[in-house]
Amino acid sequence: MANKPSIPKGTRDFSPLEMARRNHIFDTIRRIFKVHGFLPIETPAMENLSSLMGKYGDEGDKLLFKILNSGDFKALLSPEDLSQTPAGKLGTMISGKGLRYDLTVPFARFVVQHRNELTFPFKRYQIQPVWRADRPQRGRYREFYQCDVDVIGSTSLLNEFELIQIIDEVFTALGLKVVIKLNNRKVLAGIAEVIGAPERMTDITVAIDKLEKIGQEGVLAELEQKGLSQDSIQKLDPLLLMEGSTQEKLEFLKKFLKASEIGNEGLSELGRLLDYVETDPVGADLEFDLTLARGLNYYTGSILEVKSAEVSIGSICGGGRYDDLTGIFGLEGVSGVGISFGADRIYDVLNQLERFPKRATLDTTLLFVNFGETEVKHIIPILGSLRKNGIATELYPEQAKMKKQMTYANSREIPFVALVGEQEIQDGHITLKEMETGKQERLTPEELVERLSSAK
RNA sequence: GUGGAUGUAGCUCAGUAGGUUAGAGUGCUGGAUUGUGGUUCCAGAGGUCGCCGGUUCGAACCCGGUCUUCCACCCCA
Repeated sequence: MANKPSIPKGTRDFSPLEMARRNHIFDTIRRIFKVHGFLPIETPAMENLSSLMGKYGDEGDKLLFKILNSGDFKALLSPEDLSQTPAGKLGTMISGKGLRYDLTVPFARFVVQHRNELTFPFKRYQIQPVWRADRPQRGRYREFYQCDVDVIGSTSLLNEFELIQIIDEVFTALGLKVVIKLNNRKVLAGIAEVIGAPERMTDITVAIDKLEKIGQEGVLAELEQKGLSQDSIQKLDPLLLMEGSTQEKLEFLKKFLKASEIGNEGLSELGRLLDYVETDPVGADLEFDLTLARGLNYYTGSILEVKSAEVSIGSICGGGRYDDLTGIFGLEGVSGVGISFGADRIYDVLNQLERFPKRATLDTTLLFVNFGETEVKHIIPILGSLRKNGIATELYPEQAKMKKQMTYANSREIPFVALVGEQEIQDGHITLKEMETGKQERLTPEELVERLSSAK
């Protein structure tokens, strides 16, 4: 043992306590996905690199984990390749597979590949880890879980509405206060059009996205640096100063985007979506946020993002509509919309607020003390009947000192201990000790099942 | 990918003008208490001071590199 064992940067082990808490999150999310009629799928951890590359922008390509080809990958490279190709490119030449970066792109691949077996609109959920070669920080890991729900094969805004309801239900169930931010890519496209730079939508939205952080002047400076014309920048300026309620902002944009067909379409979608929400208002704060852009470049319509109202950790859920995603895999004209919950960040938020249910850790209900072979043999059938009745029961595997066995029960937070020694065997009873109060009672095996069924 | 911090017992942390056997609390093991845990008392085990190298008679402490974790940027769940 020369070196202590370790795990790769940005990955984590999970203890039983952490697992109980993580499962609380997954179970809550899964339950709500199910009652909305979504169906589960899973896809492989690795995908062909060709399925992944170019789907997340240049930045995303850099963050993909690539899997080295087996065999003599050196033979794939000529001497010129080795000396002239940049190191980043070289990776893709000796690698044909990569770890998935999100669940949406593999889902699009799945839909195209299985299109004949699926019934559309197809509503699926998927809870699996994804990997990104990012530099780790708080709330940012290299391996983390996403919980995705998507509807594909329907353009109805009812789907967006349902996703908003799901978000609200999940965070209500988890006891978190959140802000849901809403925007529409068509509005952003309209803005780029109106200010005379339709080709620069990405640069413009990325800059606007930083409004809160770097301010109005910062945004304008960044756009100037990116080579946007003075004329366009001047036209954009009033938009950055826009204030007021969601309704007021939409009114303002209506005038601003008057000349843009796509912009109007975006506004209309936003308006209709908000109308749906009004029929059954959500508990969370729902606001229109022009500065919401979202990096993934396949979004084309509604985009949304959820942030904790109590802890600053980045977004804990996000998503949007994508009209062209399956087109990349050869299936045109299928629109989808979906969101992704970041389970690890939700965990961090709940942890920081100490808002996990108290008994999320409780597993074993009853421990039998081990007094020796004779007693053990007498106990074994009783263990069976307790477990058949759904009572989580353990027998201490060693004939250790009483104190040691009691300490075990105590540190495991097992609420009941059963004592069966010589006396108990003789009169057919079990001594049950309730750890919290220290009270003891003598029960028959049937009474024990009865007693613990009501206590668990 | 760029810049900046961090790393001492299982855990939380003390410990520098570089100088004998590196400390505390908590946890762990044993005993007081051979069928009764959480409180108390006593005793004990546990550290190549992240790793590698350098300076020095001598390094936990100074210097360089490396890894980890964290912070800012970038981006994002």
